[in-house]
Amino acid sequence: MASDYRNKRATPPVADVGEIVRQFVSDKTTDKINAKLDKQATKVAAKGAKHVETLDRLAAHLETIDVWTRSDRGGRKPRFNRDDIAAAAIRIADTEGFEAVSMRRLAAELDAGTMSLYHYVRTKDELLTLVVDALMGEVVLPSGQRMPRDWRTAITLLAKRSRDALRRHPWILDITDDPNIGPNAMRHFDQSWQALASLHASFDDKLDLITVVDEYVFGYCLHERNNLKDDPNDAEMADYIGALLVENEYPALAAMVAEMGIPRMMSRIHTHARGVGRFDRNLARLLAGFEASLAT
Amino acid sequence: MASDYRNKRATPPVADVGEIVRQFVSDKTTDKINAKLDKQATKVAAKGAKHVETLDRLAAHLETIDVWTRSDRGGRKPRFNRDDIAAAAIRIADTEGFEAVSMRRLAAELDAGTMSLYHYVRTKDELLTLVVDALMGEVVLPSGQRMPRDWRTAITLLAKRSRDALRRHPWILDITDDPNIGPNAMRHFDQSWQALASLHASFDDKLDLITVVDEYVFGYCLHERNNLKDDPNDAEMADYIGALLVENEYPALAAMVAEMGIPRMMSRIHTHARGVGRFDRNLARLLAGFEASLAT
DNA sequence: TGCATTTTCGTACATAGTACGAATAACAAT
DNA sequence: ATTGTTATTCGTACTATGTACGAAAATGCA
Repeated sequence: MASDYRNKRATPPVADVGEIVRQFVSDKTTDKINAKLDKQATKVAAKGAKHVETLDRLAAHLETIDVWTRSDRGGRKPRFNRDDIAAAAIRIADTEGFEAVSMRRLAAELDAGTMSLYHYVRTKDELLTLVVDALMGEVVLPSGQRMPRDWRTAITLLAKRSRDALRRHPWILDITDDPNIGPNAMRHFDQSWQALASLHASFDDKLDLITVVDEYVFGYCLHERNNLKDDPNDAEMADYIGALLVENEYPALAAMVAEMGIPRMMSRIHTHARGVGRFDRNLARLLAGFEASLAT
Repeated sequence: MASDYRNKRATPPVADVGEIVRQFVSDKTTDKINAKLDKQATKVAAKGAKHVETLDRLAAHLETIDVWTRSDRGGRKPRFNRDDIAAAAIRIADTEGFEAVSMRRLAAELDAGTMSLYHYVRTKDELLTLVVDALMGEVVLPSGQRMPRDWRTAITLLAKRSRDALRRHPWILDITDDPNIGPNAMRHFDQSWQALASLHASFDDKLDLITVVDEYVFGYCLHERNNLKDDPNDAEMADYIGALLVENEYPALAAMVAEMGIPRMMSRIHTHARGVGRFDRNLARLLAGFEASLAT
């Protein structure tokens, strides 16, 4: 029963997953799951293949489970949903910068009162959690696209998708208290795991690999973003470097400057930092090193 | 003359560095450098080996060169210096958290008026720049300690020092607009370069290596800090995962859960994320992969 | 038609960064 | 000493933020 799904990619029928899950969660949640499954069944039966409402919009810090019970009974019809709000926040951040995303500005964007937002989100942090998860949705491989069989190809693809999403929205790097546990983050984790299907390695080794790739991508993007500000022809910077060198505590730099001069040094470093192949090159090295370590 | 310093570790005499530097910077700066060198000479001659005032405290975003002219003429004696202020900020962040570091709180810590700080720092961002560079000082290998000859050993040592500094002050990861150009950051760069002295590789390859290691360290620390919050026995989280699985879009996760159950899965992931060897293990893999790529 | 409940949002408050400019202190030249 | 110059201190006040509170409005069910 349960073990039937091991190593299967095809999605099992809903009821069976419920079966599996029920063994491991508390009674309170079991009830909720039952309710959810019932609702799913009803909806699917009633409206045909109409897409069942996903949980995407429902991620929150700790009381994540609240969302199951939250708001279904009679009352006023809400003007928005959490997706709308997150999308609006993303729109603002993309066009006006992250610091422009204030509750007031966001409310204005939605033509609503500021405090109306607090019906959908408990705090601004919760909003940001939603935003982060929405962006994780851009990382996830669309359901139409098949995961490449070769694990190196697959994990590289996912890494590139992550990098691209981070490039499109570099301001996410300003959100630092990332709780990293929304449905899309989970999907990303799931897909990373799928990507390694063809790799023969232990549970812990696979975790190592998934983790280190994510860490690399993040570190890379952070670095890239910070370097984006640097101006390669910055005379002030050149002067500054020169000034520092006088302090006589930078032997390696002094040697470099002696060899090629400050402007050329700056230019080479700048060019390197922006080199288009750098991401792939170093990722490939990382993966190669990883593979080699598994062989031993 | 200039090329004498190539591949030399020993620090050349001050005047010669000035000589080198002067070729590459503007006249305005050359004057300042001359003045600085004169002052150095005077001080060294007068007070013996009394440590020459470093520039550490003088990092700033762009107008970094200001500092050369800034404040030396007659006037009132300042109560603080930028180091004092940065140190106080670090003290507060370490003990009360980063969000406690406000200009008011910082001023109170120093027994000063809030606005007094603005004599030393143009904005709060500039203060944070100072703070970041101060922490970079903890990364740098102390002058007493020799750099290991083997490049792998050396670069690993530097990476570990970076990681340790980030662990001691995890809140630096909240400072996102890192301009990364203070004297200590420069020293770190210099030392990274020194670390690779025994590696036969091109300029760009060495840059690749230095960069990717820094990126890895940063990504690792960010991830580690975020995971620190997770509670391995979090029943809510288990319920949440269970709830998500019902959505039936997580085939790999469902297989894992079928195999080992949610609590065990969470526990294994949690244990892995905190495993003490993970940092070194993956760094070693990265370095190995890098070395292998150079061979071809 | 009324009741219960959800949804909206105006007002108000605490706290943040910092602009402005007056008060103060120290050195240099007289 | 005295005075002038300039660096330094810091009180006051302004704007912007997140959000607590509670009243008003809208909806579905009895």
